[in-house]
Amino acid sequence: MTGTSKDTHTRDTRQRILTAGTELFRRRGYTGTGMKQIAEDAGAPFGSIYHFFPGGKEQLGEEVIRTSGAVYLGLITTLMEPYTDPVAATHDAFTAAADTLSELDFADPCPIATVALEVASTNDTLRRAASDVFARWIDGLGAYYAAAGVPGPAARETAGSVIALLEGAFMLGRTARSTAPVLAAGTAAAAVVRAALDEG
Amino acid sequence: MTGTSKDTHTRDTRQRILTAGTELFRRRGYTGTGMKQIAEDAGAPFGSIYHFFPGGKEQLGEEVIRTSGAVYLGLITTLMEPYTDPVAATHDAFTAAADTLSELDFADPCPIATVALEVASTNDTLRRAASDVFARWIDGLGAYYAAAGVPGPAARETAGSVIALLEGAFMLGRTARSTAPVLAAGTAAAAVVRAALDEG
DNA sequence: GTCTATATCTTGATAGAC
DNA sequence: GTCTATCAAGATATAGAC
Repeated sequence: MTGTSKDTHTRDTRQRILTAGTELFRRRGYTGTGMKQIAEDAGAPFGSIYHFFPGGKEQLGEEVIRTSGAVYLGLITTLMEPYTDPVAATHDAFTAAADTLSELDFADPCPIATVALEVASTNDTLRRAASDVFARWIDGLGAYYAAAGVPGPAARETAGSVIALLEGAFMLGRTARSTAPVLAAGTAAAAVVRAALDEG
Repeated sequence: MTGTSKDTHTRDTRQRILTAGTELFRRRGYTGTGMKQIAEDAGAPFGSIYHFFPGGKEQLGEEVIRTSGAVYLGLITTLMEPYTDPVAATHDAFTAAADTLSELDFADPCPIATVALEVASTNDTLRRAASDVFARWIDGLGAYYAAAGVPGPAARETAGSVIALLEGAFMLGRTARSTAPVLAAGTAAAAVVRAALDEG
C-alpha cells in the first residue's frame, strides 16, 4: 500500500516536470526556458528535476522532444485514418490545425519546432532527437499516402513536403497571429497530394 | 577630412555589430546569443553596442530582423526575375536553396526563422518585425505570381504557401542535415504553382 | 525522495575613466 | 566615441539537512 502510493507519487512528479518542460520549451524555446521556472510550473521542488533527470537540462530536453514527438505521431495517424480520400484528408487536417492554432492563441501548436531550429546548429544530441521525431512523422504519413495510392518513393517525399508546409505555415501564422497562412497551406497541400497521385 | 573618416569609422563599427548580430541570431537564436559574444565577434568594445543601440538587445534584434529581411527580399526578386515560366522559376529556386543549405553546412539559411519562432509568444516588438518581413516577402513573390498569370487573391496565397514550404523544408533539412527535404519541397512547390495557374 | 541553500557562471545593462 | 570594471539578476548545477 505504502509502496504503491509512493511509486505513484514519484511517477507523478516526474511526469509533471516533463509536462511543464514540454509546455515551456515549445512556447519560450529551449534557451529561453529556465530550470527554476520548469520546477515552479510543475509544482515540484527544484532539486527534484536533477533527481529525476540527472543529465540536467539536456536530458530533460531530449525526453521532451521524444515523448511529445510520439504523442504527435499518434495525433497525425488519428487525424488521417478515417478518410479514404487522401486529398480531402490532407486538406481537412490543415483546417483542423488552423482551428488549433487560434484556440492556442497562436502559441506553438508544434511541440518541437522552436527547439528544433534553436538546437540545429548548437546541440547535436537534441538535433538528433528532433531529427528522429520528424523522420517518424514523415514515415507515418508517407505510409498513409503509399496505402492511398501514391507510388514508390513519391509517397514519402510527399509526406515530407506536407509536413514542411505545415511547419512553415505554423511559423507564418504564429508570427502574424493569423490562421490565413495555415488555411492557404491546406489548399496547397491538397494540390501537392493530388499531383503525387496523378503521377502514378 | 577628419569628420569624414570619423563618420566612416563610426558607421563601420555599427555595421560590424549589426552583421555579427545577424550571423549569431540566425545560428544560435535570440535568447541563445549573448551581447558580449556579439561584441567579440564584431571586434568592437562591449560598451559600443549600447552606444549605437541604446535600446539594447531588443533594438539590435529588431534592426537585425528588418535589415536582413530587406536583403532577403532582394534575393528572392533577383532569383525569380530572369524566368518567364513561374513553375520552372520556383523549382529552380528551391534547388538553389538546397545548394546554399549544404554550402552553409546546414546552418540557418533563413535569417529570421529561428528568431521568429522564439519571439512569437514572448516579445511583441520582435514578433511584429518578423511579421512585417514575412509579409513583404509574400507581397513580393505574390506580385511575381500575379504577373505570371495566377489570378486574383490566389497569387498571394500561393506565394505564402511557397514561402511556408521553403521555411518548413529548411527546418527539416537543417535538423536532418540533409538537402533532400528542400529538393522534395521544390517539386511540391512547382506543383502548387502549376495548380494555381490552372485555376485561372 | 523532498526540499532548501548555495556555489559558480553568465546574462543584459550601466558608470565612468580616458 | 572607446574601452573597462562592475552591477544585479538570471542561469545551471550541486551539497546536504531532513
